[in-house]
Amino acid sequence: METLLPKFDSVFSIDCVIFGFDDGELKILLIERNEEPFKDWWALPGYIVEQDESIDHAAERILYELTGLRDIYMDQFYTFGDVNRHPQGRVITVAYYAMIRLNGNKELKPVSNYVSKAVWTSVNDLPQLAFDHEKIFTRGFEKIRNKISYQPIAFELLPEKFTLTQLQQLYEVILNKKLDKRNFRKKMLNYGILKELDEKQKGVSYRAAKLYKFDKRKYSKLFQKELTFGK
Amino acid sequence: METLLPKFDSVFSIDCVIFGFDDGELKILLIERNEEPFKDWWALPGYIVEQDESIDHAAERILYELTGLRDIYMDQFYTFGDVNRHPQGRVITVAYYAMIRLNGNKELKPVSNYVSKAVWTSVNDLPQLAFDHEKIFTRGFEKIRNKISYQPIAFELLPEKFTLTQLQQLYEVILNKKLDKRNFRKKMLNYGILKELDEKQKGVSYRAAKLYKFDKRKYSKLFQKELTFGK
DNA sequence: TCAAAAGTGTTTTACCTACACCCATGA
DNA sequence: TCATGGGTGTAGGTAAAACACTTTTGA
Repeated sequence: METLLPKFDSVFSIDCVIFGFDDGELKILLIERNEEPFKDWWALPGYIVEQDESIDHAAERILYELTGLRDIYMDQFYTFGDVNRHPQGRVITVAYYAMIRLNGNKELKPVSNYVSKAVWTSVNDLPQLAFDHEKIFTRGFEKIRNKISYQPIAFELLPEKFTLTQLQQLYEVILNKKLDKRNFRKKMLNYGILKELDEKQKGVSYRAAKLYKFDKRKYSKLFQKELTFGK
Repeated sequence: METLLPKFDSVFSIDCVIFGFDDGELKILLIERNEEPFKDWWALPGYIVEQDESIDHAAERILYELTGLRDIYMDQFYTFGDVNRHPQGRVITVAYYAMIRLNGNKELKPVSNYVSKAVWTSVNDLPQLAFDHEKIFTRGFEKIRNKISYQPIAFELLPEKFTLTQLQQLYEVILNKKLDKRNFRKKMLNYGILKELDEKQKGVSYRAAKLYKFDKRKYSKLFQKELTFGK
């Protein structure tokens, strides 16, 4: 390698579309920006990547700093690079998504003061977003809708113990259509990745439903097979 | 927006994994670099994006300059951002893929002199590549292998008129397994996206096969439906 | 006892898989 | 006439889709 070559310096960012499920609603994480540009606007959690960190690592760090959420595994889904997407110049952004379990602990505590707060917002009720974040959200939503059609990833959004009806509702919210109860149950149970528990739902004023757990071991066994075409 | 904010400047690149099918072999486009770093190495066609062009446009331009191929529609599939992937600093790269029809005109004429030549190389016989291009190629290959399993995109690689056997061979090469002839034909014809022609193969020393054309109209009709889960 | 959701089966249809032989053609 | 690939059908299994009523429970 030559030593005479110029050194390149780069500015690019990460944005995160983090899905959660609560109250029968699909939500995403939004932050209120406390910095120009777009100060006081709502936005997806996102920030500039450091020069010496991998983008996957940056995604985790940034999400933590902006929301207090730690150790969230995210997948990259698209890179947005319109010329004018950022008012300060050419800043492309690599978008990540994740689906997480709210687990009751919904209080979000931003560590950094780039943001004034972080909140869960229903995907049906999003405010206007900074930059091209609406476009990023839309594409992220498409991504999980598509993915859930061939991989049962919905468990990541549910509490550890859940009823089949809750699981079905989640599918219905993501796919935006009604599913048949009997067929849905048959299919899900057939996958063999649900463990039926001895427990039942509590605190409901109607017949309590059985609780289920997601069986990670069987899930990985099932989905390490490649998708196949034909024989 | 503030005017006091610093202006960002950015360096990032595009790399292309361009698939072609010829001689029963799946090939990709490689260039020989004529510039440091990695001068005289083989690499995927790729270059630095200009400050004032969208990344999609950059992909097309770069491919044209490096190979002479024009108007190739490409899809982004992943962004590679390891800290040390580029010797001159932090340069992330957005990777694109495309599948194209060789159509006999295999002569590639690079426009730019960043490259000394461009050639089609069998995916089974790749030389060592510059940067992290092997990783990029591998992921691109996975991408089309995966995609072909649920969308019949293989036509893009074949000549306009093709035999079912050619189509099957292509699937076999991409999926890296043998398929059953009867089942393959049944399935393909069932899709209803092939138009049977009145022509037959010529110049073979055995029974000539019927030629087919890909029916774009029916294809779009078929695949504008979303992938669905359940009812 | 009523309201609300839980839970449950069958039939039809479509598609996948496995599998082997005769046919047409040019050399 | 022979070598080479072209072309074809059937049976069995699995999964998807359509469809409606009874059961349990707490209020």
